[in-house]
Amino acid sequence: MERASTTSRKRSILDAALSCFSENGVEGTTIQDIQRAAGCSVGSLYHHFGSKEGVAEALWLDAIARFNAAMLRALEKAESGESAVRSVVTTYCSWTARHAPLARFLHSRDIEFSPAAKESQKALQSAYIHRVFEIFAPFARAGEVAELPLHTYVPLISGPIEAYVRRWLSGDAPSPVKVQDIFAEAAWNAVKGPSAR
Amino acid sequence: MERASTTSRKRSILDAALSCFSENGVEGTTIQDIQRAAGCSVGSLYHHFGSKEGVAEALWLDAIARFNAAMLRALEKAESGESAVRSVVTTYCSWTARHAPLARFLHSRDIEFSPAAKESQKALQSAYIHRVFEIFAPFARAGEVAELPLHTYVPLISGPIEAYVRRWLSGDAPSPVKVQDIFAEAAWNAVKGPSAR
DNA sequence: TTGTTTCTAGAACGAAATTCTAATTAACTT
DNA sequence: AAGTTAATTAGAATTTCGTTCTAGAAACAA
Repeated sequence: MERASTTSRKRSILDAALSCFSENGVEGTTIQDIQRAAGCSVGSLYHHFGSKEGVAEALWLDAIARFNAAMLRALEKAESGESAVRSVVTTYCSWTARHAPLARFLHSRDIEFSPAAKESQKALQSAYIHRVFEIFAPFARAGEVAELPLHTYVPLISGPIEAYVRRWLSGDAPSPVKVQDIFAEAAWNAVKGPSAR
Repeated sequence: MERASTTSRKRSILDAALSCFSENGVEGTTIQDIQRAAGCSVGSLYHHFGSKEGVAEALWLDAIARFNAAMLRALEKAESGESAVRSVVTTYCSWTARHAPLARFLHSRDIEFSPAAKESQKALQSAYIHRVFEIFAPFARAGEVAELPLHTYVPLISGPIEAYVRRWLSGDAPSPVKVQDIFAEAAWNAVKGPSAR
């Protein structure tokens, strides 16, 4: 297992990296920037993360894990297909608003993942998606949610709010909380099934 | 005005850059790669584009301009709100399929725009959006398209298909032509107005 | 203690972006 | 046509920045 000092050093590097990245983008920040902001040496940074990409990847995986956890916490409370679908949209909005810099980093995705990181990412996402479908399965079986090609659900439900949030993050649209009901409504309309019309 | 030889040299650099970027990503390609592929010198490249970022930005703007032009050509043929909305989705699909490398580059957005490029980009987009709303205005006035907050139309219509295409481009979903009708339907449902229900 | 592993430091290195100066080419005057 | 100017190209020189390397400190186990 990992020393306590190691955990906190890693955390401080990730936090420093996030603040540098938000300031100047990934390309725009140097190892020195991160290292100075975290108050550690170059050697320490490389010892823990291997490369600048490595830092970005770790931050990305960390952010996704946190987002997924928040989403699942919300979804597990849902008692109908409709409330689950609406919850995806509203949780997306509120998480993004509460973690704007992280969300901005996730959206910017100016990262080219190493094969190893791609693996971790796929593993993370497929476990998450699996759990999400588990939650939705009973509502789908009851006909409350429509039967559609597998890969269309996520885009249909989250696509619009994601696109909107991207605009908001780059300063081109007002806060998503003001329009979240419109998007929740649209999401539900897009996937509601025969027994819910 | 620009010399003919200049225009073609720029073009050859942009084409070379696109092929290098698709091959190895933006980070992964060096100035030398581009320069060799384009058959020009370092000096020439810097003379025309100022930096590697500058090349990426120019390519991005060029791609967006081409996409916008294709979309407007399609929209100008539409004779109803419904056909216009559906056309956004299907044109998005077909353009993306026909220009996969460009589309992949546009989606990867591992580019950090310089302030100047951000300006050009905003100018381009706002002229485009302005024209799009001009096309939709008569249908909106007739109540065929619903009245919604200004910034929600584009995400509601294009968000889902964009999200789907992103998955397709990264190899996680089958070709969009197979599902474009589902997304066209959803788009129209999301924005159709009182007189169209 | 003493050996062992993990972690930290920062100088040294090398690759790649960028700058700079000189040469070349095209366009325009007169 | 010769001369003048501006645009373009070339490639060597420089700089910046990511990464590697070696030595030493700190935590831990025996």
